[in-house]
Amino acid sequence: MFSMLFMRSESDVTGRARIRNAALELFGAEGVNRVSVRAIAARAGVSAALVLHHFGSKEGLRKACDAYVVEQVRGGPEADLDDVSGLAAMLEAGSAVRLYLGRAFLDGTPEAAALFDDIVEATERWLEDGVRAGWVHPSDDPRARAAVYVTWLLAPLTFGEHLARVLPAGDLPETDRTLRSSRAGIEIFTRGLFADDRVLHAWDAVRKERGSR
Amino acid sequence: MFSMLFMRSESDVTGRARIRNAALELFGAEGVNRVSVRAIAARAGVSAALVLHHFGSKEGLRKACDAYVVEQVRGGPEADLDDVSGLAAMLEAGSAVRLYLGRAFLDGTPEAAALFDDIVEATERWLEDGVRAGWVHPSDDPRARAAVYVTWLLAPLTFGEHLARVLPAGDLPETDRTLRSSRAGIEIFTRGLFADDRVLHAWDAVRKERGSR
DNA sequence: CCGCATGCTGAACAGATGTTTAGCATGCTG
DNA sequence: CAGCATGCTAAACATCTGTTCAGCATGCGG
Repeated sequence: MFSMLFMRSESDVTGRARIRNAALELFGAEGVNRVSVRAIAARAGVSAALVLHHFGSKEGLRKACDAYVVEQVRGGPEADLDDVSGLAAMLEAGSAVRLYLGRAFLDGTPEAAALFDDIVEATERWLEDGVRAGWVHPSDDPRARAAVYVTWLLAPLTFGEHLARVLPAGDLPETDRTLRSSRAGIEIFTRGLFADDRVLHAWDAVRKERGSR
Repeated sequence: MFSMLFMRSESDVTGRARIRNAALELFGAEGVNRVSVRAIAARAGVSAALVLHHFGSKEGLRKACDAYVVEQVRGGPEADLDDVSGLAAMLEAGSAVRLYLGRAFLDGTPEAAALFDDIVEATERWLEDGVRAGWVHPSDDPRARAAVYVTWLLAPLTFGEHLARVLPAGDLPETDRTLRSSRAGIEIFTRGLFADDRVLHAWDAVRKERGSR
């Protein structure tokens, strides 16, 4: 009775959003199937039944998280397409959203798949513009390059745990850690990695051998 | 003595290994926690109890899979360090092993983490050699570059599902699909992506702004 | 032949999980 | 005030989970 009033006044957010945020954090950190409805409820400071009361089922909660995250990513500065727009917004989003998105791509939810496709599409156009404007090198396979590029932007997101371990940043905040690896990535994008065509030729040799048998 | 060894290897084909292979496929395809012991047993054509009889627990099974996969990846042509060695072996390994490895890196198992660290270490040395030999560009942050490079090699592995959807390969076998995206990656590594330093400078601007506040 | 290890099974168990149900308190509306 | 919707809960439920247990068949060594 009085405890209810107290809890309510303690939270300046509605119950629904509190639950969704708790789910977002836990899903992103642990993965959807490793998190129980009761754990989410406990983190949100409510009962497990209320979670289901609001979202119908755990699957409903997951879809709500998906929708929220996709909205966060898509709802960014849409006109700002001369930058990576969507992805940039994503990387600017909160850590919880970022982690959740990384998991979502791996869990293969339909919403995440659609988002991935859209990002690839936008990236391909963005790279095309760059090629026309002269600040992006042309490619032998623009579509594949765009797709690979997107997976590479996503990679530090899903392998963040390993990057953090391999690139100790002391007590620097997480953003600085991200900056270090992103800087290394941009360096590769700008200068290239291999100084000659040796590896490219080696690849062609493999392709030829495979094609012949 | 001999008979025991013989029988063991024979039973490896029939029993233990059949279970391990079934677990490997299911773990790789679905993720460890989404797969039940009973599902593994069903796929291997045995009872659930036998799975536990052989591996003690589900965790024991997972560790056996980890050990097997790590052995597969590490056991490649070790002397052949002038190539990407470990990673090359991994990419040559069977599809099930590859998928499992991708999951393992995400599930954060200690074995996978150690393997990741080793791969980064070997890659950094390999890139150093390349720089000395002149066929790799020097870097401002060799360690970060090696780490990012490894995550990029791993990315198509974990995002394979999305790549397949975005890069339809008709009825071509999976290896050809892999070849298409790897070719695009090597192209970036060889020619670079950005034709000028614009993005690199933009990054430095961001860093500066962040550092100032 | 006996004994016994080995590979294997069905049945059962304890715990966790998602979900449902019945109901309480509050606050708004007629 | 009565009535009703809302936000919320505890408890029970059914199912699924990993795991254990008692026992069956087979084959080998004594």
